[in-house]
Amino acid sequence: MEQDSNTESLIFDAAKSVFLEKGFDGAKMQNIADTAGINKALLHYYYRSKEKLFDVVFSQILNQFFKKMGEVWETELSIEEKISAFIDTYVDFLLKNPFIPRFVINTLARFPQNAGEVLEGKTNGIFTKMKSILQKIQNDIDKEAAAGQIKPVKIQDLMVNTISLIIFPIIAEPMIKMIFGLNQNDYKNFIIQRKQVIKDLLIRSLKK
Amino acid sequence: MEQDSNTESLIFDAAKSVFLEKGFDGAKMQNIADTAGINKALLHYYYRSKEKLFDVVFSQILNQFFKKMGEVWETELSIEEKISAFIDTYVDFLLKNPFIPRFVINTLARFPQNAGEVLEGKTNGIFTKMKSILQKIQNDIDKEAAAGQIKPVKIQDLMVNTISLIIFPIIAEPMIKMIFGLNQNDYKNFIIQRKQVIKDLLIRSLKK
DNA sequence: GTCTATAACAGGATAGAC
DNA sequence: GTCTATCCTGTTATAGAC
Repeated sequence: MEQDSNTESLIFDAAKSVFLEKGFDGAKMQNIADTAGINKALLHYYYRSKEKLFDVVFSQILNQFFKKMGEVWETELSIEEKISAFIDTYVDFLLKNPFIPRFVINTLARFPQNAGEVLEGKTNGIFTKMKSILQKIQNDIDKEAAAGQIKPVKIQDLMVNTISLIIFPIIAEPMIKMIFGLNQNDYKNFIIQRKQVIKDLLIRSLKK
Repeated sequence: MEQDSNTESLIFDAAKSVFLEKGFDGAKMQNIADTAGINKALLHYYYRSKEKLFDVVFSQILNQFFKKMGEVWETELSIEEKISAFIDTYVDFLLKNPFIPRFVINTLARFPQNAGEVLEGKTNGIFTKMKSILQKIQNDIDKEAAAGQIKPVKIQDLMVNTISLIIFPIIAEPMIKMIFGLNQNDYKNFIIQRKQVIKDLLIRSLKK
C-alpha cells in the first residue's frame, strides 16, 4: 500500500504521515501537499475533500492498529506464552509506529458519531472480529483455570491491563521524558526494558 | 479560582472547558466567547491572543494534574498503603476530570518546544517537585526492601505501571466502550471496579 | 469594560489553462 | 493529470463607539 509511487498513493502516504502527527484539526491540506511534493489542487482531484481524505487514512490506520492487536492470539500457545508474545510484537510495532495509538484514540474521542456501525462498515467489521477474539481468549482462560493452571480472570481486565501497560508509555512519551529527564535514547531503552517488566507483572497476576 | 464571577475568571473557566475538550487546534475563540456568555472582543481585551489564553489555561491544568499526582506520597503510610490510597484518589479525580490527561498529553506532544525550562517556570517548578517526590518514594522502597518487607523495584517502573493502569482507560474511554460494547454506566462501573483490580496487580508485584 | 463592525489572513475548495 | 490563479468561508485580531 505504501510502495506505489503513483500520485494517489503519494498523497495517501503524505496525508497519513501528517494526520498521524497532527490530527484532523492540526493537519493542513497545504502541509500534506508539500509533503507529497505536489499541488494542493491535486489533493481535491483525487480525494474530493479533507474529510474524505481523512476518512480513508483513518480507516486504514484503524485496521492496522486492531489487526496487529488481534494477531498472536489465534495460536496454540498457552495463555502465558500468548501474553508474552503479544507484548513483544506489539511493543515492537508501536516503536515503529509511535503516533498510531494517540491518533486512533484522539480521533475516536473527537468524532464519537463515527462510533459503532459506521466504523464497522469501513473496517470489514473490525469490532466484531475483536469481540470474537476476546471471547476465544476468555474460553482459553476458563479452560486453563478449570485445569488449575492459572487463576481465573476476566478478559476485560486482562486485556485492559495489558494494553494500558503497553500503550500508555508510548502515548505519554513527552511526559515520561520530562518527568524522568530522559533523552530519546534513554526513552527507547526504557520502553524496550519494559517488555520484561510488563511480562513479569502480568504473568505473576495469573499465578494461583 | 473558579468561584469568582468577574469577567476574567468567566473567560478563564470557559476557555478551560473548551480547550480541555477540543485542544488548541480544535478550540475556537467564538466558541469560548459563547460559552462565557460574552463577546469575542472581550477575550482579546483580557488575554491578548489565543496563544496567551491557552498558555494560562494549560499552566493551570498542568499544575492541577501533577499536584494531584504528588499528593498521597508525603504521608507516613507503607508503600503498599500509599499505592492503594493513590489509586483511590487519582481514579476519583479523573472520573471528575476525564479530559485532563488526554489534554495534557496531547499538548505536551503538540508543543515540544515548551518542554523543560519553560514549563518549569510557568508551574513553580513542577517537574523538580515531581523528581524530588519520586526520589523519596525510591528511598522508602529501598528501606522496605532492605527490611525484607517487599521486593525491590525501580520507582520508574512502579510509577509508570501505576499511572498507565489508571490513566489509559480514561484516555481510551471511547475505544473501550466500543470494543467491549459498554454504555456510559457500564463504563463508569468498569473504571470503579478497576480500582481493586489495579491494587491487586500492583501489590502482588511487590510481594517477595 | 463591553459592544458592533470590520480588517487581515488562513485554509478548504473550485475554475480553467495546459 | 497537473498546474496557477482565485473564490469564499471561517477565524483571529483590532478599531472605535458607547
